[in-house]
Amino acid sequence: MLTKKGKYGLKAMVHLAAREPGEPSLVSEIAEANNIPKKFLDTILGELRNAGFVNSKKGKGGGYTLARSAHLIRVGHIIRILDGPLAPIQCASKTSYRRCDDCTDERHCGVRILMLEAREALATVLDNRTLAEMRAAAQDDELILSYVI
Amino acid sequence: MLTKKGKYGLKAMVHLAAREPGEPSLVSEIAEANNIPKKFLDTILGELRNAGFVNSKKGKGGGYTLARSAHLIRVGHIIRILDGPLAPIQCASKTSYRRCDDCTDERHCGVRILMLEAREALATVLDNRTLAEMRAAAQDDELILSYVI
DNA sequence: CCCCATCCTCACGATTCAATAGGAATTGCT
DNA sequence: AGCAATTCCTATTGAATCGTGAGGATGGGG
Ligand code: FES
Ligand code: FES
Repeated sequence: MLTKKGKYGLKAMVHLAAREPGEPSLVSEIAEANNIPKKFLDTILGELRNAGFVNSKKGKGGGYTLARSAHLIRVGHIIRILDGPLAPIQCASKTSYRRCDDCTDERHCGVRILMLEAREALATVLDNRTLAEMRAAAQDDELILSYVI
Repeated sequence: MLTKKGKYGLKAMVHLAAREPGEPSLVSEIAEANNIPKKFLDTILGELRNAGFVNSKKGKGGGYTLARSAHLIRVGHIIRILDGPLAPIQCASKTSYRRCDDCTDERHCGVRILMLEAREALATVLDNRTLAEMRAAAQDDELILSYVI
């Protein structure tokens, strides 16, 4: 599940990607534009900053900007920071693997094999889409149709 | 995330699929073999029974059996019963759609478009794998290698 | 009638999620 | 220096969900 934290974070990143690079956006501005509780977004952007996805500047004229070009930011990375590993189960995660206590033979565990496949499918989508592509898809009407059909 | 409920349920179903059709398995037997808390598995199998995936028989000689052949049971369906919709976010779900309160224009929402894709990828994997295939993959060594590589 | 095993409902502690509160720190402007 | 704007930090709260356990009701087999 994508939590609200992840959802809000993604929306905020899209918002930032829509800006001229270097033009900072205020938290309050992003919050209002996307119907996100301001204080909540505050902490979310803090995490994104600690993770190096955005830069921030305090005081008057401050705000948040993308740390890199939107073409270089993969959506999967953002989600991992905010919501944790993509894999549906820990034993199938590549970035933060952990063994299952209840499974004796991991290599013959049907659940794990299935979830490895699921994780792969998910990662293929999320790690190949960049923030720029995500924003483009949201603006372009034709692209939307191709998804819906 | 696949919860423990989903995981235990899948493991139990695999266990049942390994039986001769018609041979019932006891809850206690499945629980022991897979290191699942018996009482928890009890309720899980109850839900699977209400959903029509397994049949049950009380009393001596009773237990659980698959309601249909393992070839006809899709893994995605089991997960949906136990853990809810596959889609990472409600507005991207086909089986239990719900609108997002905070998004004004759903058709131009980048998050939703992305998650539609993610849901599709996940469903392609989980709705095409049957219980029988899952069990086979767990037994067969060669198949495992092809996944790992 | 007596086992046996499923069935049902409730209840609990722990964890996570979503949001809020309150203020400290930093920057720009005058 | 002083003020206003804005990020930054930490803690707390309330609600929901998760994982599990207790106790007993129900019903079939012999
Ligand atoms: S090893 Fe993780 S589910 Fe079996
Ligand atoms: S419509 Fe659901 S995330 Fe925007």
